[in-house]
Amino acid sequence: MSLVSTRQPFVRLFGRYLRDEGLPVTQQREAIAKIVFESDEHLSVHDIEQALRDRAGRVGKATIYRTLDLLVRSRLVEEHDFGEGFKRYEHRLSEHPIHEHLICLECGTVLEFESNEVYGVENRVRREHGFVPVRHRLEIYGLCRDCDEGGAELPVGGLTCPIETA
Amino acid sequence: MSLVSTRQPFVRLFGRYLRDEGLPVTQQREAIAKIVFESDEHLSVHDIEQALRDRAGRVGKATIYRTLDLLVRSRLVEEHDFGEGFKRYEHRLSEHPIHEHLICLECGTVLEFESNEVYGVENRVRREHGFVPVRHRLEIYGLCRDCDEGGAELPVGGLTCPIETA
DNA sequence: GTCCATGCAAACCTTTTGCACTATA
DNA sequence: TATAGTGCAAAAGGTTTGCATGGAC
Repeated sequence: MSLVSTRQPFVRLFGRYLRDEGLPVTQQREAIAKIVFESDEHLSVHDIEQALRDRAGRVGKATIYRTLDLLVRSRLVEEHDFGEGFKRYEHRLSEHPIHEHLICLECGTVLEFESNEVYGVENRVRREHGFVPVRHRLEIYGLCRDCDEGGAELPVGGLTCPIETA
Repeated sequence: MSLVSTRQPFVRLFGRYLRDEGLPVTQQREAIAKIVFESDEHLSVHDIEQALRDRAGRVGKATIYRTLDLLVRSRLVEEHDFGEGFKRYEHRLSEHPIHEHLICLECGTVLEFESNEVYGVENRVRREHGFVPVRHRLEIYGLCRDCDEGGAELPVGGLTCPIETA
């Protein structure tokens, strides 16, 4: 069974959301939803534009942004900002809907992992600070196994020991 | 003792960094460093520009960006992106140099807290994924105590239960 | 037929860059 | 005096918006 048919129900789910909101289900919206749901990557708008050019006809950037906004509102897709200067999008329909990210500073690869520890932190800040957690983001930046074993080194720079020399 | 004199050594620290790098210590660079070190907020470039207008003469935006770049390189200042569409800057000379952020979705306030739990997570990903952590970012979004007690509600929206209805 | 979406281009916002002029060391 | 910084304005890059046209229901 191909990924395409496997993910078909998710595209229909987006259609249901649109109908519930009284919004038209257009070819472009379905095409964009397909791209996002059939990928397990963290897609940039540029990635999506590229994929659309290959499969569906040319779709305007404005439409991509507007549709991504709807996908995020529907809660089927999550928006990420890894500090690259643009956003990335990822559907939330995988087997691990809540996960954190490991970002390699050398090659840019994004790995996913789960962390139950964060729930403990959320409970603690609720108790200690009266803060009611809704969602969180944990990103660890460093070197992925391949880059580390490949001997990659990160430039250090800066003052060696700022506090002590104050 | 005023905050100004208390933080003076930090400005000198930046001067030392500049000299070490063979770069001139200019009035503008000192003025910008002062603003950042004397504040305990998470400042935007706009905030800094505003503060400069009040205290020092007018300083060009380009100079602010270029100086912030130096401050970040010196490791005396940290760059943050809370997904607002622009960056914020915070000095790293407080008593809690490594901390995480609680961001209120209602009023935008940013609170700081410490989490030792994250070090456990870092050790785990090193063991389990061979990923070498360098730095991390943990942000919890939700309602601060004031907004929660003030009866703030966050709009839910979206499909209620996407997975199950697939 | 009524809305709303689309596509294009222009606008917007933050950040970066080029260049003539000025200040540091 | 040599070198690098500053300020201005223009450019760049991602994202948003206005508006005439076209598609969904």
